[in-house]
Amino acid sequence: MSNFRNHVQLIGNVGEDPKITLLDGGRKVARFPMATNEYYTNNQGEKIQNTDWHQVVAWGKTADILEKYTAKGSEIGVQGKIKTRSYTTEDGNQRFVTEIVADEVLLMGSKAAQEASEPKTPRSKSTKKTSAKKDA
Amino acid sequence: MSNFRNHVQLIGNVGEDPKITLLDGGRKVARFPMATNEYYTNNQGEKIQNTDWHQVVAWGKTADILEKYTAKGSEIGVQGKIKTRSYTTEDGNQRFVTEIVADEVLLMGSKAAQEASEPKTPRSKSTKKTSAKKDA
Amino acid sequence: MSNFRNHVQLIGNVGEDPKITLLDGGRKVARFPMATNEYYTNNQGEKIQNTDWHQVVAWGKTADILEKYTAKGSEIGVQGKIKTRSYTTEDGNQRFVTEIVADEVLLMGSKAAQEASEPKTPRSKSTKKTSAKKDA
Amino acid sequence: MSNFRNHVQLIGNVGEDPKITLLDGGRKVARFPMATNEYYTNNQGEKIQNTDWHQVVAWGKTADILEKYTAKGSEIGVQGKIKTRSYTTEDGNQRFVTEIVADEVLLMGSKAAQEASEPKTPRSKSTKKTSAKKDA
DNA sequence: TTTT
DNA sequence: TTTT
Repeated sequence: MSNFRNHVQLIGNVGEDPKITLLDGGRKVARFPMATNEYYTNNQGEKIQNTDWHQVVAWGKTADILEKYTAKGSEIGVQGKIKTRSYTTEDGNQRFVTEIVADEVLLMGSKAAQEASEPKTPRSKSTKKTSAKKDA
Repeated sequence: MSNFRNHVQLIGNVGEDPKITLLDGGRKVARFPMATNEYYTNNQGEKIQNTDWHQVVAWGKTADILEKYTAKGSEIGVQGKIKTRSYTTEDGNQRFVTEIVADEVLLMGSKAAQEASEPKTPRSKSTKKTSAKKDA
Repeated sequence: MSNFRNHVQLIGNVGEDPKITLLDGGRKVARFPMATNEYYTNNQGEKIQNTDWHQVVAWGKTADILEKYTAKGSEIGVQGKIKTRSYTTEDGNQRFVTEIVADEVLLMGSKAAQEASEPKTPRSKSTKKTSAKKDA
Repeated sequence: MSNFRNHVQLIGNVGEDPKITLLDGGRKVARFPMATNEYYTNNQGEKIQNTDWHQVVAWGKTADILEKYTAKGSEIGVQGKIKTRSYTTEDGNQRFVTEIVADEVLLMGSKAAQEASEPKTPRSKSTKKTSAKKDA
């Protein structure tokens, strides 16, 4: 229900190898810059590339996937939400950082996607999976 | 990872009370028609409303929410994927039905949303929740 | 082609009346803060509301709609892209601002939507329009 | 304003060369089947690929891009809306077809995207264009 | 700070 | 078969 009201999707390239941090509770965090490119032809007929940079953060399983399957340059997709944090600088000023908190990662190319395929974690736990959804 | 490649979002009205079915394993299914409306002014300056109808299916927890909080006429949002099933008619012909398999429901209006708020089911199970994500 | 790689959707409330600016060329800009709310029940069973704030910018026709139909408190949806601008402070430091550049606005409630319905092909004015897209 | 309430995104492969039709008014239509794949590991630890098929239709400029840059097997993304049409068979029965009406196409790989980059404000031709949107 |  |  959360991601409906605050939903972001980016498709582009990992700008640096994801920086992995292990928190006290054993929870993993991945952080990296990501570039999205837009291509268009301007009024003078020149082909223009416009790049936007984003700070991406991911937790838990999503951080695992990023750690294992992505590196600087990887083409990926990311879904998540926008979050602006504030912090105080040493000299007492307030600053803001806007980050994309990713909860899904798409590895471009089906090979990578297949390798990274994880056991599903369905909403409700059924020991025996009915095939109702599958044969739909 | 699934919903990136096949992703649908509808905002509109429930056309009939969701029909709830309990499957053998205790799993719940909700089915209902949903209308999405588009408004525009045509070339003659007339205001036009164009309605599209969709067959929505939801499972488990999402079906619970639909059962409890929606009825004919409810304004909701739905996120999920498109799935076309085929079946064979009595006289041996193949037919297709396209359904929206919903995995998220948005109840319009914040009151409904608050009532329906469920315990989070985070990707990885931590007994003690760090507040790391909160203050991000 | 642009909004695929850098795509944001927010549903929430206008935090302040949109501030309208007219640029030299006659082009209009609207700026306003927007809140998105997330509702969930925490481990202690408490209902929590978590609010994120976003700076939204809109141009041209989208700014027109915002000016006419929204005010502080309005419930709206916004689609667009994320853009981080940098600027230099008076004392020579570089700062970053992340904004949501909106290209679509959704007025919640069908009444508002109908009132605001504009001739299609909205970005630029074309006198004559085929209805080919309608009969798809 | 339309695509907010009825919005689809597919990332996958073109199943057949797009079939191009020219309508009376000179307007172009492209039609093709598109596959989206989902990868996951089932309870038995087997890697499963699940494929969904979609009928995609595109008009005008979007059809142009599909005609020029895609063929059977191309990896593309598509954004648009869901539309269910009904028609009557020769023997007088009503049938339904659900199609994805695409208004954006994403060519995977930045090379293709750059080649296909078109002048902005694509829906209709405007001679003069301000660059106001760029400096947002 | 990415990619072609 | 919804909503205003």
